[in-house]
Amino acid sequence: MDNAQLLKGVLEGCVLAVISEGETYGYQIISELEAAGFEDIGEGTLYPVLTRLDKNKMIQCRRAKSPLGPVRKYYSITPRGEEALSDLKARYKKITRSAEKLLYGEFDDKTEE
Amino acid sequence: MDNAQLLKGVLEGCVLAVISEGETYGYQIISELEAAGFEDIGEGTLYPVLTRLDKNKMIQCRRAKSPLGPVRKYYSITPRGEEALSDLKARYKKITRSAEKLLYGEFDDKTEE
DNA sequence: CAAGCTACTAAGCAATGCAAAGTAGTCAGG
DNA sequence: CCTGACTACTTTGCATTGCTTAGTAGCTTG
Repeated sequence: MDNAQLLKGVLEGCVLAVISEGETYGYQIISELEAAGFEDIGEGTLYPVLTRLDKNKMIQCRRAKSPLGPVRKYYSITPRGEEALSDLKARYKKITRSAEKLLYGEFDDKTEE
Repeated sequence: MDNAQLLKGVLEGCVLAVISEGETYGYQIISELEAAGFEDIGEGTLYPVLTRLDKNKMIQCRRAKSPLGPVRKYYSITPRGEEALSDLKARYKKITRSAEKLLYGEFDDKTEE
């Protein structure tokens, strides 16, 4: 099962979405992604995403001690990140609509716009 | 706007879906994709997809003269392609559900299964 | 001090969409 | 006949991004 390709781009958006709901850190993001239904999102997958988002000023970082374990890096979303997120939401919606039209047939149930 | 990443994997599935509705050829597939809402699907994007699907025995090919222009390659889906398509549909649905949960919030409107 | 958990880092790979350029057939206009 | 426009497919090479694997390091417990 190769879901890797289907995740491209969306994963980054989902990470951004999780962070937009409140300051959080890597390990917790992974468990939220899995709670939402994503499987096998490893650390080697997530952390590069965080690094990239940080580098692109979509999120910002703050170090803080953890009650158990090494220092955590807490991330929060920036204004720029929120823009990017809402932009991505729109594009994702458009693409999934087109795809669903072709994949599942022409359902117009989704015209909630 | 970089929709390229969001298309990964789905595009291939959509092409397969188009072909599954009846024998067709490259140029026409492009216009069907655009009719469904995909923008700027160029030839350099589509034809490699067709080549790959053919190589993996998802589709089969037949050459036939065109009333206007060079020879066309008409593709039709194989049993194996249909399997792959229905598998992809299921995986795509699962992923988009998870993504939508995170991106747009927890709508349960989509429990039509 | 070793084991095991938490937490982040880093190197390298593979898949796929895309841009750009090319080949070729048909047909209309001059 | 030649040129340009349109149809139709091919090829090369690149960038992005998720994934695998391995590694570093702090903390707690026995």
